[in-house]
Amino acid sequence: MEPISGAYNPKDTEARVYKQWEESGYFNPDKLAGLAGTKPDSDTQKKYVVYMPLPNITGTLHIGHVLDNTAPDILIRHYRMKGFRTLWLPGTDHAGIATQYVVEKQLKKENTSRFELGREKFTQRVWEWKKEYGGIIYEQLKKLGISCDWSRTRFTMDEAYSKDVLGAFVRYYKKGLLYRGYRTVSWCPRCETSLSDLELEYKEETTTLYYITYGPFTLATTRPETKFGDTGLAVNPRDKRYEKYVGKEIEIESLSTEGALDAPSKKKNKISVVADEAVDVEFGTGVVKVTPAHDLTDFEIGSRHNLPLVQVIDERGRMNELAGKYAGMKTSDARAKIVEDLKATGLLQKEELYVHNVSVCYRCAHAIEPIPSKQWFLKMEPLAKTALDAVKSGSVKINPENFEKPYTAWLENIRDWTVSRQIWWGHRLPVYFCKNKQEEVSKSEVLISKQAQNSNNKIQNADNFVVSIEKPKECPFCKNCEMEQSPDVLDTWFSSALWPFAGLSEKDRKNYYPGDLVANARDILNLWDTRMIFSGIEFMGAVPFKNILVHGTVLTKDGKRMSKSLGTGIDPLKYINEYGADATRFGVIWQASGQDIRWDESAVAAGRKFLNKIWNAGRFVSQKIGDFPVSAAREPEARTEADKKIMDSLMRAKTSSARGIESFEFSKVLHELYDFFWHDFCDSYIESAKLQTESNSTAKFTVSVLSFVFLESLKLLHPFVPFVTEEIYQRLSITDKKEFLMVENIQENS
RNA sequence: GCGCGCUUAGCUCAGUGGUAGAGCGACUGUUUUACACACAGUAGGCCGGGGGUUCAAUCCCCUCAGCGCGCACCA
Repeated sequence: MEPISGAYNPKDTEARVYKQWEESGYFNPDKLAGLAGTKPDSDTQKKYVVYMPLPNITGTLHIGHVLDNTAPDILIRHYRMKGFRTLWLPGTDHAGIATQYVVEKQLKKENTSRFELGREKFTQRVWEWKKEYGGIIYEQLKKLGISCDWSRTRFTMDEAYSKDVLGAFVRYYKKGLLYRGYRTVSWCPRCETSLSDLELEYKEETTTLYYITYGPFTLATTRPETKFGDTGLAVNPRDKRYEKYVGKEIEIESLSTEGALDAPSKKKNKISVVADEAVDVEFGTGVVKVTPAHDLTDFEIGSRHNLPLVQVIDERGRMNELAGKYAGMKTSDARAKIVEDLKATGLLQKEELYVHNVSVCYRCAHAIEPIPSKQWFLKMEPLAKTALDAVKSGSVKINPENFEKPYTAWLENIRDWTVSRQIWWGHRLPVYFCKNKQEEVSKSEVLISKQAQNSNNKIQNADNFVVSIEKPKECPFCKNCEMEQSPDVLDTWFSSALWPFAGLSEKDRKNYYPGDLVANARDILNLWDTRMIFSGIEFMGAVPFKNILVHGTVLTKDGKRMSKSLGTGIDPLKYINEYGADATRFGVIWQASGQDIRWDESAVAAGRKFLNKIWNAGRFVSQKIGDFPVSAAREPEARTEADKKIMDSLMRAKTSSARGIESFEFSKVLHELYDFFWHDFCDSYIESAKLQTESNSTAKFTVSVLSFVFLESLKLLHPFVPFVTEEIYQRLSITDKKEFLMVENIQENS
């Protein structure tokens, strides 16, 4: 082995060392059996299992991944050295909408579209894209030095994984938890798909609030173009002003959809007035027009009061035939025209500027258009309850604790989950329709009341479809058609919710489920963690992990959220190339106290300096060892005051480090180890050792203390800066070495 | 509107009921050989404002302000 000399070169070292680790097989827990002095018995050897937060196949390494992965890697490396069989399970997410969007953009450049290609060719195209680019993220993650078991890598659309996804769907259906309903859902007119609540983002916008005459009332609305879909008016039950109208049908004059576009006219019609708590007395005039088809709150009001649902906007965000002469116009154009016509007919009283939040698609940022459509919903109440109990009982701990509040708040006020999406890339629903039996949207389906949703009764009336993993051989309805599979696919989160077990083979589930930890930023706490918990309980009968580690978010130096489009992102690859992965890991953990991080590059530079320090200490130690070869295993005798002091500090560092890592205080531990190594060991003990080795009487003992403390320091530092410590370890000429520092054992202090 | 978090040295942040620490930066020495990506040292802070509890508060309580985030509203 080469001696430790010259300057440390992270680039060459990291690539070479990572390859050695991978080839050793020690990332695989099965190969760790019996290592580190434990018995090769899968029942008695302790395990530590971490599930990687699935990166999207469209993703490239960003700073969030560094945090997501470095923290668990510290734990994995720590427990591995403690003799645990550690499994760090990697995988990627097919990321339905995101991936479809990327490939569609590519097609656009080629002047074609998914519609031209057709479904089969399009999905084939996505698979090709995945083959080419879907693995990039793995290569980037490897550069971080994370010790995942790559032999177990899974993709959410792998055959085995898909089978579990469809199986879950069928099982939920059979249990009566999945139902099909015609309801108003959040819809992205650009992606032409439904979205769940958690896939929405909000953007502040200044719009106009229009005050319109409605019979005896004046009401305020920002969306006059939806007025043709109004099927009621609502007031608050405690609002004395309007008491006398509640429950009545009143006659109003409103804009007519008939006649010529350039000749606005009015017509008379009747509309009923209902009282509902959802109406805010203070807002506008306290009277609301209820448009169940184009507003989520209105849909609920409508359901409570049996108001009909009239759809006037279509899937592409245009007015439909019920809008009469306005049909075909985009909603924004229709709004302008309708406002003009309201003015012309004297129905518009006044306009006010109004600032509010509009929901936009999380993927393409297009404004959301609520529209009614047939979707599949997962009944959340019973599932949410299990997830809630899991945290309340302590079987899953959220770290830090204050994230329990948003977790429970979300679960306690949960709506049923829209799990179907109208895109092509994803798990196609295991639902088969009879081709001959047309379904009609019946009124009873339209008005699924809140009570019905929450009851335990099965809601779906499967009179023209079959839910089954395999395509039925014969249609049970008409007996002679080739059944047609539903064109919808599942929400991506439906499949990633199954990750802790669907990512494991049958055999592995026995050995490695449930696991110990997931680590992620707070933004996917409800999107993902919650759903993994209830899915694990539902399908495996046990919570999937004991701890959720919520780490801070990395912000720009001025405290802004990072954004790709603004170019304010922080590229970890830049740091890995410039300073090395160890320095990058150091820089991130150094700053990651738990609060959000305003990114400071100087911490990475500090990391590089620290690595250099370790390297040079290694040079010194190895020079001294040259004179007196020593054993790695034996604890030396401390003879001088300096010896005793450093041995003492080491013991304290060991205790504190183990305790800190196991309670997720990585930053604190790193600061302590830094302090111990730099100041106690280098500044103080090495200086003493220089003097002590000058005399023949103390030289030999000093070298044994020196090398022992150094070696122990490498072990302590290894989880944080694995490459440099491994490299030095391998070059150190001491006896009783293990094959890798990675599988050295940390002895507990006696 | 409700909730959570933050406000400490020029910058990024730790921290403790007894008048404050780190990294980076600045300044002054030192090329003392493991390391100048270093060593030895120095300067720099009414610990956001106000009030309270206490013998004592940066740390506990109340309140105000600013910033960030989540939820709700978004007719």
